[in-house]
Amino acid sequence: MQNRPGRPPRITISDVSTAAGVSAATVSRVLNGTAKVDSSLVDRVHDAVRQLGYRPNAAAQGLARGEWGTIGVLVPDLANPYFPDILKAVSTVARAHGRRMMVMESDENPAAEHDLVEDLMRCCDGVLLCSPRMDRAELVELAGRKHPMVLFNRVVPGLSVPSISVDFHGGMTQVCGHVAQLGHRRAAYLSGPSASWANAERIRAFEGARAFGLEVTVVECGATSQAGYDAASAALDAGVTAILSYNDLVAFGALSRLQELGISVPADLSVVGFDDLSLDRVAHTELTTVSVSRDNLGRRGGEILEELLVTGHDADPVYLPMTLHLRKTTAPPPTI
Amino acid sequence: MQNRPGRPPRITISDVSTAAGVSAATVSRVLNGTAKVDSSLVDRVHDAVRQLGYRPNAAAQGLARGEWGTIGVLVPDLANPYFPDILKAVSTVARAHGRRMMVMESDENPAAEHDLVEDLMRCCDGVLLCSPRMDRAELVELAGRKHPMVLFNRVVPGLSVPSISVDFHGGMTQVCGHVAQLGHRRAAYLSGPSASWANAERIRAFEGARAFGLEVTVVECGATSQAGYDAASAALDAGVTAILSYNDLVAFGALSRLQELGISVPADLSVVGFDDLSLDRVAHTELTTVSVSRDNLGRRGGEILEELLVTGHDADPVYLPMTLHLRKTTAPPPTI
DNA sequence: GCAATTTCTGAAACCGCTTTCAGACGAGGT
DNA sequence: ACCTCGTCTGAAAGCGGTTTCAGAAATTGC
Repeated sequence: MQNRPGRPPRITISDVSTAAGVSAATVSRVLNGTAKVDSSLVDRVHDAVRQLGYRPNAAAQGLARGEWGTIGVLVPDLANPYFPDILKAVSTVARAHGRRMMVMESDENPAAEHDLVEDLMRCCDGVLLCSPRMDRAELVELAGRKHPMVLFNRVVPGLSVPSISVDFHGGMTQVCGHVAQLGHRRAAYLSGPSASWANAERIRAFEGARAFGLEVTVVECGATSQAGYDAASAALDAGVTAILSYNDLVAFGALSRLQELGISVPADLSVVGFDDLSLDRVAHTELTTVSVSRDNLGRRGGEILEELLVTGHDADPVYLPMTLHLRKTTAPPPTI
Repeated sequence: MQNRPGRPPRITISDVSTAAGVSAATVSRVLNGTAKVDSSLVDRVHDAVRQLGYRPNAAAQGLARGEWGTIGVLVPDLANPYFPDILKAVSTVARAHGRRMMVMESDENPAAEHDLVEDLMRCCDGVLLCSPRMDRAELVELAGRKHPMVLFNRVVPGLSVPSISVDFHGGMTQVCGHVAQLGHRRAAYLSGPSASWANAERIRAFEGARAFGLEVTVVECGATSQAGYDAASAALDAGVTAILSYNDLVAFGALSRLQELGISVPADLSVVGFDDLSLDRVAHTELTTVSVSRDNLGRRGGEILEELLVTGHDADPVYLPMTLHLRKTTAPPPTI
């Protein structure tokens, strides 16, 4: 913004005001439409702006207005197709309200999150924390900053912060119900990132499943197709007839490994995904999975944050139900 | 930043300075290490900062320093796995130099790009335009703003802007060479977004291929697996023995359709991807494709921008070669 | 022991914009 | 004609930092 050597001189509001023969205040009023200005002056200002190619400096506006016009979003991993879908929706909402979106990624490193959020808070009106992996204490501390903040896919008991989450527990319960009703008694779960609340919620559903005669063994895995591929054999060793997954990527990775092993799905083994990441066209396999509209999710999240910024009021926590999609990778267990 | 009702009062540098019993200038010096300060004062400042929980206001710093500490990146589509990989690398470079990264997405809408870039320029020290779809004139106009800008995967003849691109032409030439040497004479190309320079570069390679006896028919498609799936039949109608694709997603989509049609790959038909998006685990198909390290690409791009910001000098344009990966979806054409 | 430096600190200017405040001006009322 | 009122405009005071500048204090040199 300062004139650096080798860079063209910055055009400021006062350049415009002198060119138009009016005061800077008037230029500001014209550009923001905050007060009625004589139409001849309006024209002169617009002409000067056009001619000089003036663009208001965002930092100066932010400082003067007390708002940056930016919201910040933190995600654990951009490579997970789940998040781009969310980001698109959030960005759309943000732009509709005249704000830009700043994205940061922790790369699944919980230790990195705190600094990133702090940085976001320094330059954003509000922040949206997507599936934060940091521990409860850190989250509480950040919430204590009283900076507008919305929690996305993470519920922290006793912490009163506006939030929107998916009912992962309910989703996985549906999965278990489906599998159990098909007659399965033993299943393996390819577990996601250990610090993930969403993962813990999925796992929590297995307690309820036990009451219905389905025993689920948790197998360490991860969130990628490679992890699913690598963990598939371990899951089989548990002697199960069904494999449940942290997400679709993991499920497809496992399917890939199963095919190599000559295990046919769903005849020999059932496989269930999670999230419905729309990879069926890529994998040409119709995966049984469970999902929620990510577009809706992102939009609602953006709106909650927007409401918080405008009214200062916390919206009620939103908790979205998932839908089960019965497709072609589940069937009754083989009759031995 | 201003104290809004219902929000906690902002803590400013002067709060710190009075608490520590020093001037604001000294606080600034301590925090930025820009000048030697008596160690007792340093301690008092740090104590006050810690106690008050002070964080410098980014907008004020930006205004005073003449730098935002932010770079902006524009991508056409976050859902395309190509870009997250790039963003990760760019972000890493940016943070290593103490800058944050702001991401905007045009959603493959060329008309939206101009405003987005303009917005980025108002709040970023420099911008990285990834595969911009806008036309040449707009790009020239933006370059004329003299705002630090790096072009990524787009070469504009006669426009002197630092840039980094992949040799898509060379990559597709390798693909054609491979296919031609296997004995194919007629192939179809599932074309990407029409406004994409990268797509045009790939197509340009087909002229050279003709000289080697390979005739490539261009079929309108897109950049997604669904598009590939939908366009596959049309490609077959062209009576070809090989299908080349804009990217791997398209190729996998086509493969999915081919399987439905009972066409076996590579026995009946060869299929080649582009980009090596690491979806093999998902698709459990080893796709012949061509690629370049996206991590390296992103990093180099980030470094070029950084150099531009620091020294003001344009780095030489970078042009990275692609590597062919011979896998299992290509073979000689069926001998009729 | 005093002048000449050198070091450190605080006051104040400044970054570019918004917004308050008060003044100028014209219209309307009596 | 004169006064009041409302409307539009410009000067100036912030917003929250950084940086210059000059003065005070501490060194140094002779």
